[in-house]
Order: sequence, then C-alpha cells, then structure tokens
Amino acid sequence: MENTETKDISPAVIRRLPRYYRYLDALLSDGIERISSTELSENMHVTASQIRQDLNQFGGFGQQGYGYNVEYLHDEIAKILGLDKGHTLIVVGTGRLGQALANYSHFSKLGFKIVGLFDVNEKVVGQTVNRLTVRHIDELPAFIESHGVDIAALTLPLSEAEKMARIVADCGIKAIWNFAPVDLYSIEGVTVENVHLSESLMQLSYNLLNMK
Amino acid sequence: MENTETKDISPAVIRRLPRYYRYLDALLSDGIERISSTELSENMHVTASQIRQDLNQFGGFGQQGYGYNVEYLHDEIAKILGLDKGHTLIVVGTGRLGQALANYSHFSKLGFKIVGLFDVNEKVVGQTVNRLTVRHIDELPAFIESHGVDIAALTLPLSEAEKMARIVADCGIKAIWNFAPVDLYSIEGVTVENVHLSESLMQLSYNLLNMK
DNA sequence: TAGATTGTTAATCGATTAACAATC
DNA sequence: TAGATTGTTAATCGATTAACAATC
Repeated sequence: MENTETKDISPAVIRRLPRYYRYLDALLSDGIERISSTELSENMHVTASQIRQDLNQFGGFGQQGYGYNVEYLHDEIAKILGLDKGHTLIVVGTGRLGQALANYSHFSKLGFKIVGLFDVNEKVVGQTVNRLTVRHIDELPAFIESHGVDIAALTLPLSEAEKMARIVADCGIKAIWNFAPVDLYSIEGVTVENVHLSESLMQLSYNLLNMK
Repeated sequence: MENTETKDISPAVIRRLPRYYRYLDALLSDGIERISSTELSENMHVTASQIRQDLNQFGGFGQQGYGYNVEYLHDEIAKILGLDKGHTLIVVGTGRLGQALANYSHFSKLGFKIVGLFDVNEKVVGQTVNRLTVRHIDELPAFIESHGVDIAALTLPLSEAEKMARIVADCGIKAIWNFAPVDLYSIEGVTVENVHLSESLMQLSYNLLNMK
C-alpha cells in the first residue's frame, strides 16, 4: 500500500542509497542546508550526473537553480530505506562480535533498536551486555512473538549459522543479518544480508598486490 | 614484476574472486576433486557462463570435457588474491570489534596473521587478547618497522578513524581495513577497504520493506 | 530577467549471457 | 571415437555519463 513510487528501481541505485544517506547525515550535522549535485559529487567521488539520475528514480527531490535541501533529502532517503520504521533487532550469538554490535551506538541513530541478545552457551546466558541480559536460545520463539522482532543478526560460527537461520525463520523473523562465511539461500520468505568479513579482507589483499 | 598476466581485469570480476575462493575452499574440505562450471553455478547461484568468463580473465584453469580441478583452481585464485603472501595484520582499536577480529580464527586459514593489537586507552593497554598484549599507539612506528606489517585494521570510533589512518600511513602501512563509517580518501599510496556495517544494515532494512 | 541547477533523454560504456567451435 | 565441457566470440542487457531543455 505504500512505496508505490518505488518500483523497478535498479539494484545498482539501491546499493548506493545508504551511502548517500551517510553523507547527507554528515552534512546535516555540519549545519549545511542546501547542496548541489556537483558539490555532493566532489564530496563523494562520484559523478554529479549519477547523483541526479539516482535520486530521480524516486521522484524530484531537488529544485532547479537551487539544488537539494539537505534535511528534506536526508529524510526522504530515510523513508525509502525504511529507517523511519524503527526496526527492532536481536543478536543471536553473544561472542565478541555480537557484543560489539550490542554496544554499537550508531545503529540506534539509524532507527534500529537492539531488544534482545541470545546464545546457546550456558556460561554466557545471564550475563549483561549494554543493559541487556543474554537469554537462552530456547526463549527465542516466545520472545519474538511478544516483542515483534524484525531482524536477527547472526554472529555465529560457520557450523551453526545455517541451522540457526532456519530456527529464527521458523520463529517468524523476516530479515537475517548474517556474519558467518556462508550464503544463506533456501530460506523462504526471509531476506538475508551478508557481511563477509574475510571476503573484504581478501579484496584488500588483492588491491595491495595490484597497487599502481 | 609478477602478476603480469593480471592486467585490465574488470572490477566486477575481481569483486567475485573471494567468493569463488570460499566455495572452492568448501569443496576442497568436502574432498571434491573436480567441478564443472555448471555444477559450480548451481551451488553459487550464478550463471555457468559468468564463471567461465571470469576465470578465463586469468588464463585457462579448466580442461574441456573435464571441468576444473578444485585444488588447482583454489590455489590459483589464492595466488591471484595474494593469499600465498602470508600478510601480517595489526588491529588498531581494541574495543569489542577489535577483539572479535583478534579472535577470529578464520583469517589465519586465509593466510593472514594478526601480529599486534594497539589502543590509546591506558585501561586497555597491557591486557591480553588471544595471546597478544595490547600495546600503546605510541609504539606503533617502531613496531611496524621491526615487524614489517602489511595491513592495519582500524576498529575505531568515527571521530578517531581519519586521524589514525594518517598515522598508520605515515608509519608505512600500505593497506587499511576500515570499520568506521567514513570513507578514507586522500591518503596517498594506501589502499583502503571499508566495512560499513550500518550501510549493510540499511540495505537489509530496504529489502525488508520491499519484499515480494 | 539572468544565472544556476535540476530532471531527463540520448549516447556511451561496461558487464552479463548466449552460443558454439575448439579440444580434452 | 563420442561425449562433455571449456574457452571465446558475438549479442544482449544494464548502468553510467554526457548533454541540454525545462524551470526555479
């Protein structure tokens, strides 16, 4: 019923939206009211043409002769990305990476709220991280039902990720943020976003080897 | 003087190499000796044509009528990515994310060795994480010189990342793995790879909102 | 009104896929 | 040899850039 304007947007454009949002957020913090595509392009190291082309996929956010109002554009992109929904998040796997996420204040500024931490390890269950008590994974179904959780971050070893993905999916989670080095296909009705740290590091290794 | 064959490779191909490597690594662990582009394409959810096209940018790794030898292809991609170099790594910022990296055993399997941890916080300096003692940032120049460090992972708050990037660059680091939500341009002669966790989360939020 | 800058079309460029000849 | 599957060219598709008319 909403986002009717958001159809047939190319994946390449969508991938760039979060980055636009980050730059606009910084401009807003600096108290900058308006910006032209040319100025923004110099900041972001992309072409002004691409910026105008990208933003126009979602409607005319700018004004000829003026440019873009930073706050307006910022808020519109937030809506497109769904940041205004105030998504709730649980972290499954409370190792150091899970704890890092639980402590990362940046996410709440983007409208994400971490509401629960889970683990299978009895030693970890009951501990407190950033004012949240780590719960046992068995409590997950009841918790998700009572709290209406949107997203599950899986910070688990490779060997457990696939199984746990299926469990949270069965509990009704619709989005998985996966940190294990595996691609989680074949989970019906769930959208998965992967953070493959080792692939990023390999990329860096390649670039290091092939520097000018 | 080396990698003379690796010229004019498209960025799109290079971005996919680490993923090929991950799948081949899994096949190798499963004791699979040979694989065809068609089988691999079914595993990876890409087209067989793309796999053949991609791999051929680096030379003919396969054999008609047979397919690809998993171990050979695995090792060749490792070389292309520079994983055979045994890169050394330091972690700057020993918060929970930095500690998570220091404990992540996966990296050593890919030929990366974490040789040092650094922090500015006197409370953290002197602590031990995964058998490494956290050093003060002032020791960085001497450490890099004596150990010949290749990569610096920056797990720092936004406010400190830019300054620290410049410091490690001045110490002779040639590659930065950046975890702060900022793009580090303008550091001459250094290659930067960003892990923008919040952009990944925003992407997930978009996908959640626009699911079929 | 004149100047600036967007919105948008058209042109270019790059990346993916299809097809098949080469060859193991 | 026959069958399988690569390597590689050509065709298609998608994404980026250039250009400029529309308009604030």
